[in-house]
Amino acid sequence: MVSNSDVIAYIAKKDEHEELIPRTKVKEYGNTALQPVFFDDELGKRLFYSWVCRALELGVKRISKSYLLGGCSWTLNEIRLDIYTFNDSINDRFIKNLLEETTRLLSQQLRAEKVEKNDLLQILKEKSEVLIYEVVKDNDSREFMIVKDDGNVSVCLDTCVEQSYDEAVLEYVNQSMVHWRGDEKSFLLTRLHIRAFPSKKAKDSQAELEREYSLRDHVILGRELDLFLTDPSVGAGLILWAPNGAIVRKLMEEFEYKLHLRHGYQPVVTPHLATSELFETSGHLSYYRENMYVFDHDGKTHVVKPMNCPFHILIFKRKKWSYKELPVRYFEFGTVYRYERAGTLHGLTRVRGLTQDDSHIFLRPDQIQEEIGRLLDLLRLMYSSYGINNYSFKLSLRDPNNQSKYIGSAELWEKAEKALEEALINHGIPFKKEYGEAAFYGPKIDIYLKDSLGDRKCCGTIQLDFNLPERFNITYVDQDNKEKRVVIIHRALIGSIERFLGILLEYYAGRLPLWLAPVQVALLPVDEHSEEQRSYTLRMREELINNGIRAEAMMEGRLQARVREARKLRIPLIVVIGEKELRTEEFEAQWIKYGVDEKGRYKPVEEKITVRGIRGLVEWIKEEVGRETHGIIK
RNA sequence: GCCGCCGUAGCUCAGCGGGUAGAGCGCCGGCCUUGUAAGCCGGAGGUCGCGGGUUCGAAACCCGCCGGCGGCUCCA
Repeated sequence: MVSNSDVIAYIAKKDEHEELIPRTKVKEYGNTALQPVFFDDELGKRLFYSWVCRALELGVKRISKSYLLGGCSWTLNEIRLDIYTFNDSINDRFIKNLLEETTRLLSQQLRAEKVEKNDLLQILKEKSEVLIYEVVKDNDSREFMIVKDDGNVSVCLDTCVEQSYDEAVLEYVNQSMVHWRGDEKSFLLTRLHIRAFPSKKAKDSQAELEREYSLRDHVILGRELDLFLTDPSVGAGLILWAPNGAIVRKLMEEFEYKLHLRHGYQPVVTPHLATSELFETSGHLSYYRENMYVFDHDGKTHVVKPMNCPFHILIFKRKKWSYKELPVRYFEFGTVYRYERAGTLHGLTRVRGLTQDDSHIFLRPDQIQEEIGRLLDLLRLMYSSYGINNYSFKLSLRDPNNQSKYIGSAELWEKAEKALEEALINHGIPFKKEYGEAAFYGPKIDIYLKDSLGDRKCCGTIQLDFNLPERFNITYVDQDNKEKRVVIIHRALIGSIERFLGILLEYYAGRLPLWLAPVQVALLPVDEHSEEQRSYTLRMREELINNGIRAEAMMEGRLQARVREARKLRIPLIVVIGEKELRTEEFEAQWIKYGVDEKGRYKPVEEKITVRGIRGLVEWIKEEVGRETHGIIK
């Protein structure tokens, strides 16, 4: 692919080896095939940002010898420079000087060099860089790359390639405070958020991308499409669903409900409250209390449910089960409430009241592998109906150094962790292992989706649990007539309607597929004053609605203005009804779908479809909806 | 929860070294034979997030609370 993005470095391929080489040393590799690394590539950003971090750190030291470096990191959009300023506050002049100094350093030919860990620690000690000293000390590497300037040193913990830029653009964004090493009890560092580009051109194309992001912001889209709102008198993180949003939710529920019934699940319905006894048995009150809403009534403590599992377990427990009857799969759109700290809330993607597509599967240990396989298949089917294909898997395991966070024996945990890992491997699914990410009752497979800014958000989750079956003492009768312990799989495929819909809106820039659109068809008479056209439009609307299609007649005002309005509301089908259509009963609908241009920017795809009569339109829509949902919704 | 920023009409925002509110869109009314992304004219609409303080006087300054955004942390 041809890119006009800035070149950061080159990759030289020699035999099997790949080596990163600086632009300035290209000549030394005369005959070797060189592959450029662009700023637009993930690797390019990493190399560039990492180098700018070095220059920033050295820039800080040039301005103030008394500030301590606390490290420099980056996201896809910005660099964060952490410094400890003692009691100083950062003023505008410091920032201006820092950016000038750093820009100057970037234009110089700074050298990177290798040092042994012990030598580096010695240098840092001499320079009194006590924070960086700690970081290096705790790092397992034996060698580090450092950049020196004016007797100061900046340590690179990432891939280090020498660079220089005559036209680099640095921009101050804002500042915030962060705790040293993310520890809330620790002291605060000043974090400067800085954006950096190798050239003005790169900066401009970034600005364009950002316009695109704001276009996809699900909070803004929620307002524009009139889907949901919040109100301080209800409380933060509690969503009010307006009719359009309620329709989308209901569609998601209907779709999943039908899909689950087809896949061997049975519906259950459970209350939102329980006495604390239930959640004491489950262990939630010991391990999850800080997230729970707890209140007293009639001298008894009650809780608003933060999870559905204990309820499903009680339903399962109502009778004795034969080994032949397992697995039993209970399914519920369970609305749960969790106290999430105020600063973490955001739109639909992080809320306090959420509805999970929750299921608990009760099975024999020998059925685990197969069931996880079925779940992974179901997950793929479901996501593809939503048009989502880019998701990744994470295996969340317990923190081996902090066992007190979890219930159950180490033996059970090992068994559970191994079972999940094997299921993923057997299914050929790539995944990442992470320690300390498990639920308190068991390890899990988490499914991550990217939001419009590229941040990963956990949606689906498949959790294996040997612990709650013990706490609730649930068993089945095996072939040998002995009672055996069941295993529970907790799972939510889209996770929660709220978060998933938030991500869906960003993914589609608000242009949901036909089957999910709150209004599917806009009917527009050409002449708002023509009685004939008006009454035909209304009749058409009625007939569509009677066929389960969500149609709206837009009658008032100029046609062009109404077309614009229908487009703004992201209505997928726009049908204009004029004299010609009344005469021929042949309709043309403008079908507008989500699409992207070559740069990944939202660009609707338009198609004209022609149908005979109202019947023809009804059939066309039903067919398309059936196609999108794999025949689940017709 | 912690740190920083922010909160003016339904929406987007202007006004803010103190003298008690403005625009565009939307909404309502009227006019125009109106074929695929904004016709024209008029009108209504605001305890300036809430509570307290300073002041002769606060949307503006100070304090507290609520809510939002960006980080930290946490998570579906």
